[in-house]
Amino acid sequence: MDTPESERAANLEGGYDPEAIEAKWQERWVDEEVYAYEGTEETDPNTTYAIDTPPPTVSGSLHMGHLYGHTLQDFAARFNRMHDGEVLFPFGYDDNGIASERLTEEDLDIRHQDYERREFQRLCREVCEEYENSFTEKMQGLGCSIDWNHTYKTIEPRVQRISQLSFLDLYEKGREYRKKAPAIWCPECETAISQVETEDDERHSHFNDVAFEVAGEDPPREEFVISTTRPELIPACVSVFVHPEDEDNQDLVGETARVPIFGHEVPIIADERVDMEKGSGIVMCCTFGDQKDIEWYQAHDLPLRVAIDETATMTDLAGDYEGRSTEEAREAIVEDLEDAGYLRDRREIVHDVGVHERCDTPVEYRVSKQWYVEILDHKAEYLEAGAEMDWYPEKMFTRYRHWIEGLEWDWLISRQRDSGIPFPVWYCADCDHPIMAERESLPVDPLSDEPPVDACPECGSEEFEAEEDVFDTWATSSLTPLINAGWDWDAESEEFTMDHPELYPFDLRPQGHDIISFWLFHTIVKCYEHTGEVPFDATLINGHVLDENREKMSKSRGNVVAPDEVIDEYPVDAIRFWAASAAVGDDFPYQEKDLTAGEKLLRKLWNASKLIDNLAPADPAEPNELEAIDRWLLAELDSAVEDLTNHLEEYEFAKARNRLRTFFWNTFCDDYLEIAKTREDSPSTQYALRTAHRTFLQLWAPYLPHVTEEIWQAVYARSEESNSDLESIHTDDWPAPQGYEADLAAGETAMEVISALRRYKSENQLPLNADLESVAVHGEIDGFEDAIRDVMHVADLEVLAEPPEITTEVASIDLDYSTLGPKYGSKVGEIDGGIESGEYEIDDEAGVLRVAGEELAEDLFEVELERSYSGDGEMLETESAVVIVG
RNA sequence: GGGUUGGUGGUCUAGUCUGGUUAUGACACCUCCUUGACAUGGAGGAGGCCGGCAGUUCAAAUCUGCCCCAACCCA
Repeated sequence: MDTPESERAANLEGGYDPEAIEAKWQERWVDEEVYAYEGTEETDPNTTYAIDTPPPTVSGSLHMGHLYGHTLQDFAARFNRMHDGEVLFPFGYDDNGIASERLTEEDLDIRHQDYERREFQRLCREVCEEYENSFTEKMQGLGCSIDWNHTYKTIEPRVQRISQLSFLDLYEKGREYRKKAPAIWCPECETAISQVETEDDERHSHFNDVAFEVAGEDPPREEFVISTTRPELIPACVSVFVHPEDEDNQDLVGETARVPIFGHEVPIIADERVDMEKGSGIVMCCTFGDQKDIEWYQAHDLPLRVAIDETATMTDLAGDYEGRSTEEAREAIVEDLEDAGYLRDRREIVHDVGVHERCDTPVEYRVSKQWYVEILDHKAEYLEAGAEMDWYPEKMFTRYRHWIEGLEWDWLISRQRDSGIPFPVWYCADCDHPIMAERESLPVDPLSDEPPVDACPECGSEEFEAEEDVFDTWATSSLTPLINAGWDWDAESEEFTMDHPELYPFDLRPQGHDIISFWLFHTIVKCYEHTGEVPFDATLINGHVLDENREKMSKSRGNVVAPDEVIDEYPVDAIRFWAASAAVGDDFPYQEKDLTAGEKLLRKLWNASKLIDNLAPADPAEPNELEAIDRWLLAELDSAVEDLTNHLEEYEFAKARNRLRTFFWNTFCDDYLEIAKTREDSPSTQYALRTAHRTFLQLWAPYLPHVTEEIWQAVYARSEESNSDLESIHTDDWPAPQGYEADLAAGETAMEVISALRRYKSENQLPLNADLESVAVHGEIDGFEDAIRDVMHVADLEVLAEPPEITTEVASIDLDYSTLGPKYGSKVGEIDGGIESGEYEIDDEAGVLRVAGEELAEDLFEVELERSYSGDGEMLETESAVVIVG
């Protein structure tokens, strides 16, 4: 009977079969908890690398952004796990908030209004759980080195406790307040929302020119016209504004206007916030049409006329229109204005409307009592905190700075929703004094739990009202560093503690560039206020994956590429190799053909490993002395290791990837392996081969975790035989330079000679293993003669002490412009001209070049000679050698 | 409307901060070749006025200004 693929021991037989092998390792890594974080309080924070990854919103399926973002994080996690020590790569789900409520409503085709609160919450948990399970499965299929024991959901009780602790702490620090003020309101979701939750959307609408009569005994004129896109707000009109420099309309200032149809009278006021360019330059101010109306309401102490309620239904202030939706009222009012002769013009326009990002409903502005976190007074601190972090790429800091500089509102954190984390607050029924829950009893739900006091400390009343609001999503998701570090209140010592203080501040915060302004910002605000520290040493901003035409993927465009489909087609390792191709922070397109480069690399690595396995024993002893060619390879390897380590420490994944690929493919496979084939009996070569191979596997491991693990287990790991715990390559040590010294120049020259001989064979249509009678080389190839002879099948290799008999003539003269320029300035043009026209003289005796009346010293120019060889055989030239093939 | 970032062979990209005359690599294309692993491999080749215009400079993909295009953020 066949052994199931998943249980087959690793070996190098046959071709590489990613489909079976990748699934096998993903399963074992999870089963054997290879990536479990094992640090404790005692662990040195300097050798602990902790990532705080923003938990994905539970809103559906895995997209390319998740794949790309997590792959980048995984590069960092895997490199640091090998290089530094303990790594925490946690995972969370953001299943708390409006997004998950809407998901539930859509999934079950229900409305939250039709359910009792607890019942709806239960449904949310169920729906989210299903989505989370399938998401987890897909994440594990990406092979990320996440510690699956270290996960959280933002709705779980532990996180609820942390959220409520955070609320109480900020309240005690005087950083939170409750205030009745205008706030952005979503009539569909029936909750206040914050500014960052709105976005602009283009909508078709009409501009309506409406006549207002001027009231009073002796008006300067009969009427004036205002333009509005929202006639349904006319009953809410509280004043009319004119710009103070608007000469045409100055006569109106100080007069009173009569609102058409509704008949109430409002003052006409001068204010420089009026946009004179728009319409007639006269505008009405309502409760509330836009943000400017709010500013006017505050600046001029205007009354409130609330004509639209929380469900976008007209109130009794709208008279006959009461009970209609804003849409219906708009049409009806326009008709009635026309009938009454007030409508002067009506034209179609397209304009931007603020809508709620979760449901695309145009938002309203409503006065309501809400909780705020005060942030405007600490802008300088938050800017300073952001500047303390390392930004990768650095330029992304600008976005953060501009965001903070442009802040105009404190952070509204209360939401009138069902499923969320409740505010741990009750209010005195008589005097409205807030009663905070006690820290020990958190999490609490004021709707079902009792307040911690029997009587109001202010007025003695014994009646309390529970706060019904829940926290804004970001009030919780801004706490992820504290959640991951196990932040809590210790009642005995009366201070905040962390289960894992060694993790905080976190080493890395990865995220897309679109959420710098709210998610990252809010996280810094919260953690900074709680701990007085910046929560992250560094932040890594990933770009977006675009479609093959460089356009943003979106459902409406239908150009979304689902990661599942890509993973079905291509090895995860190949996808990872592609993901490493873009500079961090840059958007880049997904093109299927780019994945073939990764596939080819996997095959190359596999095949090279097979060859090495045939050429040398797995663990050869180190010889006393290495031969030149082998020492050369290991010295080059040292330098690659050093470069790679530097790149990875700087999160330069693309640079590291390209450096490693070039060295592995060109230098190692194309050059060294071919030579090694002819030297398999040499203990020196055997040792170098194996050392390089082990090192390559380790260097590739962060990028190609599956194939390197398979080869590692097949060849080097002992866990298979000893039946002990898995000795994964991913928990092995990152290679360090071994200090090999070699004549790198001679090695380079030798490789040039080999290249030249290959080209010679290729051009003469000879097989590469064709024998060459005799070859003479003039150039520094000390110690590499045998290598050249063997790999190129040269019968007789001669190293010439003197250049071969050649006649030379000057082909060109290269000038060293970087020294020539500063020295001769504008004379350079003449010098160039002199050389071009042949009006120059080379004085070999003095070692100078005379041109354009100047004498250029030896180090300023280089004479390129055209060599022609008149002896036997054919001459081949390389950068630093001359080769004669006999 | 304001700001940020980017525009390099057919495609993707390195190089731009720190200016130096031969602009990197991959994919695709063309020609040739069975090196003891890999033909899904190897050796070669063709393909670029570095978005446009002006300026600074002996010298500009690189610095400056303006313009065009795209993405993102903010109005």
